[in-house]
Amino acid sequence: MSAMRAARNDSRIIIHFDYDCFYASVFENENPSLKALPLLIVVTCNYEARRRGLRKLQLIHEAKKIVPDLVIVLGEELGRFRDASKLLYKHLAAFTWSGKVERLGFDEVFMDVTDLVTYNLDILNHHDLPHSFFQLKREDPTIGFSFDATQIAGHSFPEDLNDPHRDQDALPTSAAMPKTKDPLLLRLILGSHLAQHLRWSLEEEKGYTSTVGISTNKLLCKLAGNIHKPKAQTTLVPPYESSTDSSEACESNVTAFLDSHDIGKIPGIGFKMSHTIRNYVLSRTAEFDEGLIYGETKESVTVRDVRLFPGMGPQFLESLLGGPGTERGIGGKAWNLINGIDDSEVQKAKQVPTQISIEDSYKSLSTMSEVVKELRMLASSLVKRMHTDLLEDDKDSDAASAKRWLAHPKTLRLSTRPRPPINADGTRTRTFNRISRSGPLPNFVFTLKESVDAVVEKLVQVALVPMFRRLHPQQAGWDISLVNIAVTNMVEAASSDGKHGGGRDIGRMFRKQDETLKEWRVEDRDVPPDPIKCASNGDQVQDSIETEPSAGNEALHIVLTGSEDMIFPTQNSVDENGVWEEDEEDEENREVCSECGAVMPGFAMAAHERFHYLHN
DNA sequence: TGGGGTCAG
DNA sequence: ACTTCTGACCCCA
Repeated sequence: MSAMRAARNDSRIIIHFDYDCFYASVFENENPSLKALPLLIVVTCNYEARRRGLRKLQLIHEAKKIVPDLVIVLGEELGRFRDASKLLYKHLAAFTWSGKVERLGFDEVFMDVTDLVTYNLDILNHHDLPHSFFQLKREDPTIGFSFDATQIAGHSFPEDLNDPHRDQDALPTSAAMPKTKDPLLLRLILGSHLAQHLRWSLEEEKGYTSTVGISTNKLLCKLAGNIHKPKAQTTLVPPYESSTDSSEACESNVTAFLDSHDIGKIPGIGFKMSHTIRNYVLSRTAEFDEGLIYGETKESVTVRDVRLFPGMGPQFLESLLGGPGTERGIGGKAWNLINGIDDSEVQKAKQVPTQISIEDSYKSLSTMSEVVKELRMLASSLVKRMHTDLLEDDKDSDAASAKRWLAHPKTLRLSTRPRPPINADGTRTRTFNRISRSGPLPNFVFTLKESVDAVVEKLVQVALVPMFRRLHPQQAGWDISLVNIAVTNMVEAASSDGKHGGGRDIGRMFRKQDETLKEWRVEDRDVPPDPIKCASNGDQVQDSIETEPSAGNEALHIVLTGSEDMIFPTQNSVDENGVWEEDEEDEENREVCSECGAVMPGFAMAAHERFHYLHN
């Protein structure tokens, strides 16, 4: 029987933070006088509200002013929340030694504090636990805080110290008890005091209160934090394992805690999986088709119901949830979650996101001019987001305002959500989901010499519109309810500690980028050395791009010429009426440089754009 | 790598 | 009605 269950690993101490009403707190911190007022922020709004000029994330106070006369519109200010989120995240990250700090959305953070706890456990004076000192810095024993190591800070689960689940003998009772029975309890006690210190610090220094959970993995500490909601913390205390000792059977607190949860409340078991499991346990598949789904679920299925259901186990869950397209080993993973087992690591702080995307939804987009207009808006937001998120001050450079890219996304993706094409015979329409096309991100988006608008316009014309055409080859007839554009496949640039001549050092840029940006290399050795046709205004610039010095091949040099003054071509674009201006001669493998209007074979475009990038 | 899916806040 | 917008990860071909 016990062979079925995967072993629990409780060697870590994890803290989960959830900032209390984060969005409202951001406003309060920007304007402290709001703290005295009841504050409500509308997070979303329907199309009618939008039609009347309302936007999401508006203060209700302002929204009220708007509705009567439809005047004020609050801008797209997701940025302030993102900024606040990053600020708090960095504040917390500064406390860690391992760097294991992971943000989940704007208002949640996981921290793995195992190393701090272990260190402080080692230096603990077991003869005077009530007067302990938590050392925050390994190198400086004076930085830290005093605490009572015989007590959990804040709430615990189970709350009641006389709870039968609580192993009283495990309590570290000061000098009388030389050794604690359960080392996990002491580790959690240390974790709870560290968590409390971090909460205080967050409130004192940043003005944000938070709700926190402390346990041994991400799943448990996230759920434990929910027990006491605003401005509080909860530690899930041992025993974490059930004991079947002859003397006294004792149920695991983990099991007792998890069992009461609805199966869909377990992080990692989402909408689809919880419905599949629920349907099975309730054996009421039919009624869900009758339309009861969308109301509150009639009968809740708890973790306990699932865990104890006859035949339930990892193998069964695999057969229930598994299948083509599903995550491999999903059964075992789900079973682990149900048993409070979650070995997923707290990710280390990431310097750059793996993706940046912008999207908006619409009642209906059915003409090219509408689409192009929206693509412009979205692309503009995207480019600005790239600037704020991927650009940092270049400390290597003398220029005061010099910037450098932290990462170069390689791929551009356009997604849409087509409205179900109305079927002729029945009302039957298939599900709402997105379709997408992606391709290389043109390098000119990294230009800093041109205005954002100019870059955006080029991006729309040379990349986004053609992509849209691939996505919706029909000339008309489509009806789009959502458009998303994203940059992905980030390639991080080398860190700036190289401390050389700065970004002006072309050679260094080449070396650095050659390591990562393989697609920028001229790879095709059969590239004809004949000069690329390129419109020119006379002052020609030359540059060479060398390939990797590989396998006895001499470096390939291509001479490129170009001009910055050319207007990019309008072919393959869309006119004011949204009508395609087809250049139906369209040679498949010829491309037009958006920078200078040069026409050249597709394979040469990457090198050509690189040329512009370096010389802009 | 491109296209699609699930999950989460 | 499973919303909105964003991001991370996983699967398959």
